[in-house]
Amino acid sequence: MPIITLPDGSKKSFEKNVTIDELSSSIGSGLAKATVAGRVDGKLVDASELISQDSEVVIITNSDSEGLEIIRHSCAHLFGHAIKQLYPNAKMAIGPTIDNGFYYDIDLEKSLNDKDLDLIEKKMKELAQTNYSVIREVVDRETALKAFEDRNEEYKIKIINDIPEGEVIALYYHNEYTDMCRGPHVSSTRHLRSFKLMKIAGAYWRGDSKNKMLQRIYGTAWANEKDLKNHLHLLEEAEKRDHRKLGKELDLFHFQEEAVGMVFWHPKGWSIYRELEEYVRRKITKGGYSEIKTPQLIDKKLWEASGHWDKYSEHMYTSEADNRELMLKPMNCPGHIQVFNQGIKSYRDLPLRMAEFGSCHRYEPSGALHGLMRVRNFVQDDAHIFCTEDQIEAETILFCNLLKEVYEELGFDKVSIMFADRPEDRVGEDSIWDKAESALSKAAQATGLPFDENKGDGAFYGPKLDFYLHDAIGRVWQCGTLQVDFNLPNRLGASYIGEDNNKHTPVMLHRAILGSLERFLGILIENYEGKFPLWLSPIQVALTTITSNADDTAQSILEKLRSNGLRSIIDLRNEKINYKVREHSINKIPYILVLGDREVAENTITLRRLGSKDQTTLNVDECIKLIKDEALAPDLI
RNA sequence: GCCGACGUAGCUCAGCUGGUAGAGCACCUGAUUUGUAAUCAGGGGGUCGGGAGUUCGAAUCUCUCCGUCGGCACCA
Repeated sequence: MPIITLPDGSKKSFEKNVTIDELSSSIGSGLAKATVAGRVDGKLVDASELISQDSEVVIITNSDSEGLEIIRHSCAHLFGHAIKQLYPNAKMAIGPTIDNGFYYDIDLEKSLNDKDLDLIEKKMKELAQTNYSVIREVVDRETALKAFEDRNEEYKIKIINDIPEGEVIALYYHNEYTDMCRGPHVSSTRHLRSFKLMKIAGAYWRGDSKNKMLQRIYGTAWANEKDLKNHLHLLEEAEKRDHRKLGKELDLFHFQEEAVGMVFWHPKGWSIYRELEEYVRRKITKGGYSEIKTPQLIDKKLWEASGHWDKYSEHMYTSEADNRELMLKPMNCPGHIQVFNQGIKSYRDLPLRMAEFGSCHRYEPSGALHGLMRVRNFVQDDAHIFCTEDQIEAETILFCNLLKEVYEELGFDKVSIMFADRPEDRVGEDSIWDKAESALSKAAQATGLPFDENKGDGAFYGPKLDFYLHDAIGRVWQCGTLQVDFNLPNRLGASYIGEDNNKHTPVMLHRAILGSLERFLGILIENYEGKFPLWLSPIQVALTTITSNADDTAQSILEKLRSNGLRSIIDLRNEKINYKVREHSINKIPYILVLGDREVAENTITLRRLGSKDQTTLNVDECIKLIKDEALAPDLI
């Protein structure tokens, strides 16, 4: 006779043991329909679970995030049910939920294609429509092993063998199909309606490239059709922002076979790049950094000394001259230490902040390349801060503030920090680690930004902070980083004379705000959907005429615009104004200035801002001032 | 690197089971002098990603290499 306490504090008592489903039916039919699972005394359970004693129960419906997760997980089982009907030889590996859906890894001789996906999806829908009950059974290890041995499911057997002793093993029966899961799952396939199989891909068993490659089928699943449609719509929107597509449409850059993974920047793309670089240069100059430039090709000996050759040789481009083996630099730090090592440094020189827009080459695996986001030649807004252990905290605070400012000014106001501390294998005394970790952690938390820890994820040479920004459509990108390094300065013989007149090894902080300029440009393109703020826009103004009567005036206004530093083009073509406005709008030019007979007569100009249909007619000088003010970089306002 | 799909004019794409290429936009020429998202007419342009093979004949079939895309693995 359980007494059940609901989240609102109300109590219900029952004559007999009841299931979650029965409990919600007793409250209302709407709730009963929506019930996916339950939480009994804090523990997630199936809706078919019997409640046999007094407990606190939360009913989980399809509108809860947990309910949705369960729907997605059950969709993976439904996929298993369908694929085994169509391909009885398929061997099921794992089928977890992911953001927006689920996937299932299967081992199947035949390679599935898009048509097969449609058929599988159809079969899933068919099966779900029968509203069959999903039955859960807790079994012992032997029964589970037997069940999957009978079905020839070698991957499931491997998974069972990895389940620790004492853990509950549950089987879920979908009619003739059996899967294994800790659950919970929906009690009926009536909950599985709004899903779609998205794509097929290869994936290594257990994520290890030494293992067999399986076929992974991705699906998306939602509580209702509306949410599914909405998600598919968002995907379309994201596709429109794809920086590779926009890069072509807006004539920003291209790639070609003769230089795989390396960018050919076009004038417009390079204009954005330079504006961004100049902006960062101003910020770091104000921040007390000095800028240097180090060679692209450096003798292998230095990379052996730094330890990079040992670890990354297969990712480095090599060359040869003067009987020397030369390496294209994959990073800037060893070069910076060479600069630091020139002359004798005193503790009075520290902290020493050395920056470089360093062009690096890395031979990335071909499958990793992805537009501007992953390239083989990129420029880091890199810098190394040489300092004492005691200066780590103050330097970290300065850096965090600088980074926060830059992100905000570039239009990203949501930023978060991840802190990674000492791994098992590491160099350096624990006392130094203690100091550095506490410095980083304190400084990061002082920013007030969302902060999280990744235990044991630091590099062997020191702890680090990674900075994440959130873009306009909610995606998260790791860009900035700050890593403490106890190792490299020592390896490459960096030293300074301390107050005690003895030689000491400085600590080095590797840090970048944008990371790779190329990648950051890619993020900016997608974030702004190609509609850059005025200061970054490659062309800021398109000056157009209505008839050729205005050509001469237009020419003189163009000169004025350009002498005011505004990147402007003139359009005197013998075309209708509609045509010109359309074309410049498609090219996402922020300001279209129109000059017709009226404007010429009155010494005015009519302007139209991208994204608006409004027209404003202004005196020419006022107009230029207005645009000029808006065109200021955010740090110059 | 691995699995799969794809590669046709500057761009976006059509071209069924093999019969030596087509549209729209862009470009060029001409007409039109136009008031805020496509004026009309004409024209030029492709050894169909590279190479090899099958065939009387290959953009279409096979093999191979390169590249791109989606994932996986990798990312100092």
